[in-house]
Amino acid sequence: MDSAIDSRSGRTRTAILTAARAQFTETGFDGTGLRAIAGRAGVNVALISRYFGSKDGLFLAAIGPHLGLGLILDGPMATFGERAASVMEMKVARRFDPMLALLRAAGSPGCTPVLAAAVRKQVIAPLAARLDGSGAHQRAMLIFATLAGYDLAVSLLRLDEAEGDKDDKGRRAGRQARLADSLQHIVDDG
Amino acid sequence: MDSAIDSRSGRTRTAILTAARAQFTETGFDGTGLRAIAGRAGVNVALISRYFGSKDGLFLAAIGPHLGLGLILDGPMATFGERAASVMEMKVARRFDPMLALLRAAGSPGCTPVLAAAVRKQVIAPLAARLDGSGAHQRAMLIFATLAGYDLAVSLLRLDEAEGDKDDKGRRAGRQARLADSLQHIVDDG
DNA sequence: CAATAAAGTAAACGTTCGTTTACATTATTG
DNA sequence: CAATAATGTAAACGAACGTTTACTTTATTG
Repeated sequence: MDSAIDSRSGRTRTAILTAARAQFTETGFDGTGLRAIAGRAGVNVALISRYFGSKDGLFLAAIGPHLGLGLILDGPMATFGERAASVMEMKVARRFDPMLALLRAAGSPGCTPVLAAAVRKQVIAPLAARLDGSGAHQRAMLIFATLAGYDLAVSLLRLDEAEGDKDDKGRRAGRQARLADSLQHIVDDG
Repeated sequence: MDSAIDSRSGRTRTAILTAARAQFTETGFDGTGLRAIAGRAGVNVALISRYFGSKDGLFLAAIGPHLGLGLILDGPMATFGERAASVMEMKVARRFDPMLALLRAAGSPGCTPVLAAAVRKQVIAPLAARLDGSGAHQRAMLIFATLAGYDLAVSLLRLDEAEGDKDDKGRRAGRQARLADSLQHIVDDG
């Protein structure tokens, strides 16, 4: 196949995607220039247009496939809140944070529709399918809202960091427990 | 005073601020050009730089003072959830939505710190002061997160709209009740 | 090995951006 | 009324943007 990662083109394709994920996460869609991505990937700018057609195409290819809930849905829904809150806190210091990338791109008018479609298909639908009781769709949406808002508050705005000092374990554990409880309350309230 | 709204400069200042609020809400910080604001305000572009110094200065002046919870904190905390959820649904079709403007600007690296400071002072602090029990600060943060995430899901991504049809009253009432319950659960769980 | 396709490069394209400058108009004031 | 400040205007600035073009290098294939 021609998309093998060990071919020459495959390697540069992968390098571009990796750099794009990191850069979009750090500086958002509008704040990210193709030259910054190319520099980070050690690649010529023109290759991005060649491989992905446009900046939108690159964004979709880089972020789109990673918006799902991943392993959070694996396991009993009686412990969904704990599991989800744990994942939200684990992803500290990772280079690529899909939720953060979504938050940083959702403000760009061109990105909104494609992001909405991806979230519907990869998050809301599978999550709603696992929820018992009434209003599964709206409860799934509220769960996504809580997770996204939590990432906005903690990772993007850093509202839980006091001035000057770092994030200590006690605070992390506290807010994680609160989040878990809030999520589980939505799951259980069928 | 020189900031009177009926003087000449006061009128153009107000026109610029009004146009900026609408434009920032609709197209975000990066997506908004000063020429679009100037055109909307019926004003020369250079006047924006004169009156507000820079695009950041204009954003702060336009959005900053309106990030607070407003009237939501007026009333007993036993009915906070209902009140907040009601306000979130009421603001449909308004020209200027501060929370939406925040969401659309939070992705821009330059805006993040100033937005964080404003939210801390105008939302988290007064809200935490009204919360009884332990972990007031983190619970206030979680309430803000829930509200912001709800706006992201409903107003920005429009996740609750089925393809092709409009927002009906039943769906609105349903998600509003879910949101109210989720918020009140955080308030009560001291 | 030669021919052909794929992959990479350097430079330029036209546009938009935030901001500044030099100048014209209007209002204020002594 | 004249002088002076305030306000508005038109044009240009340099920089950064996404994208395209013309060309060179590398790999593949008959």
